[in-house]
Amino acid sequence: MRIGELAENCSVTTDTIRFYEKKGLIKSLRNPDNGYRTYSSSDIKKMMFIKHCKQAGFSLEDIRDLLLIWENKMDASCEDVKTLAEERLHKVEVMLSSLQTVHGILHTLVQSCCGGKESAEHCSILSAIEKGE
Amino acid sequence: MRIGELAENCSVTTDTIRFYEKKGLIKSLRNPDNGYRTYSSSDIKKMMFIKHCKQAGFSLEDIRDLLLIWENKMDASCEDVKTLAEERLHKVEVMLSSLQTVHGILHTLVQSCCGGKESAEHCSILSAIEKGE
DNA sequence: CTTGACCTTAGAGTATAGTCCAAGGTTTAT
DNA sequence: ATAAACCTTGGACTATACTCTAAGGTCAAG
Ligand SMILES: [Zn+2]
Ligand SMILES: [Zn+2]
Ligand SMILES: [Zn+2]
Ligand SMILES: [Zn+2]
Repeated sequence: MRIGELAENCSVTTDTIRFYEKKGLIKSLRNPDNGYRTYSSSDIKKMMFIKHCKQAGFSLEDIRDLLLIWENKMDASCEDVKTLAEERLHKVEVMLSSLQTVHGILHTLVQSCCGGKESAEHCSILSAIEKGE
Repeated sequence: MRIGELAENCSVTTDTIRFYEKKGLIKSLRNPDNGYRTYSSSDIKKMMFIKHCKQAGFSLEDIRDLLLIWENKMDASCEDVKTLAEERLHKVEVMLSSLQTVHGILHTLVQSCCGGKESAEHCSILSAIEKGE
């Protein structure tokens, strides 16, 4: 399989596959005649694993580590995997928390404003921002 | 006031002030003798306005527009302000939603794994990812 | 009169995850 | 034989909000 066919099979672009290779997520054999990258069906499985990891919110760096474990399950422990997942979960929770704070502020601001067509001189959003909420 | 003093007064770096100037958020007068940026106390108010906007989750581009309105309140309407805030609120809600999805997936994954020190061959996180949740 | 603290500029680097381009070589189909 | 479709590389560009560097000019104190 050449890169275009792998890309087709996995619904990604060839650019993405080359990018993942550069980042150390996938390797490729080369056709010695023309230098073309060559893949097997196990690379489809690998690309699908990567896509599932992304759906779960893992970064490419996380995924590189998860792939190493996945391809060498006997040399890794559940602890290794769980630690990785917990660290990502924690980062997501931190982001979620600050996003929720921001959401609350914006929601309050939006609700306070009449949204009318008259001058913004009396706008409660502007005065709330001015005062720092 | 020179840039260092404004930075000090607002707890930002001089780099940040120059960056905001480049992005069109603040302007500065120049001392004709030496080319140094010169600021007045209204620039402190402006910087504080910017900081409050950031706390509310607005982007620098949003803030540039908000500042234009704030400095010309009579030429703008509540509608203008509210529309800006609603658009940002919507973007935050979209981000929040995808982050919550990811949080749910990660939380389930973490809970499913024993986290033990034995081989990862039976790891439920890996098999869940493999299957695509 | 020199040292240190301040100011100037343009430009590069940080992080993330790609995406696009140019300039060239290869393969496939007509 | 030639055009379309594919492949190669390195490097630039996207978005966001800074942060840092280099190389130089200015200013106040001792
Ligand atoms: Zn109003
Ligand atoms: Zn209003
Ligand atoms: Zn286990
Ligand atoms: Zn496990």
